[in-house]
Amino acid sequence: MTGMENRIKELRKAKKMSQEELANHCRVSRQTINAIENNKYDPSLALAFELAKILGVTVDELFKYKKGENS
Amino acid sequence: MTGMENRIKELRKAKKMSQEELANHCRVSRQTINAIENNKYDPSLALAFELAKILGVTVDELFKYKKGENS
DNA sequence: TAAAGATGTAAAATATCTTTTACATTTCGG
DNA sequence: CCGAAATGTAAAAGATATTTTACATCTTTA
Repeated sequence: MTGMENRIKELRKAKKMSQEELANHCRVSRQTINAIENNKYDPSLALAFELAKILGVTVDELFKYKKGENS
Repeated sequence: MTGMENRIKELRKAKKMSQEELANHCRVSRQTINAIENNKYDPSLALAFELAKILGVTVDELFKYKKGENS
């Protein structure tokens, strides 16, 4: 749907964080986190790096790019 | 300026590619490559992954996130 | 089971990224 | 040096990401 898969929800839960806590950590809205977790759209590159840092993984580990484009 | 440093120009030249060739490879305009190389703005996450793949590195190797925000 | 907390969703406004067109300047091979 | 290729830049339009407000639906847990 966005050409990207991510492990944010999984890693966030492993850290027992709510969407709101994660949002506050990276200074975006809770809706932004929710939208990204549910693949409504991809984060900006800067936000991807913030998320990866907070969740303790690399950007490449956090996101998997699905080539071939979407529908 | 964008909160991000990148090694695109360096790696592109190492592969003896022009901005236009790289642009064609990832199906964006030459101006987009030029703007990103010169830090006018950051690429989308999807484009960051495309660029990394074409240049043979990971996203984390291609971009360095400079925390602390901008000006 | 009632209240609180967490999550999903939506519309409108704003910000950011990308394209297109167009032209100017720099770099490089003949 | 001359021409061609590569690069820098800019403005307007279009696409995508993010915020704000607001409300509905789970899911805890007391």
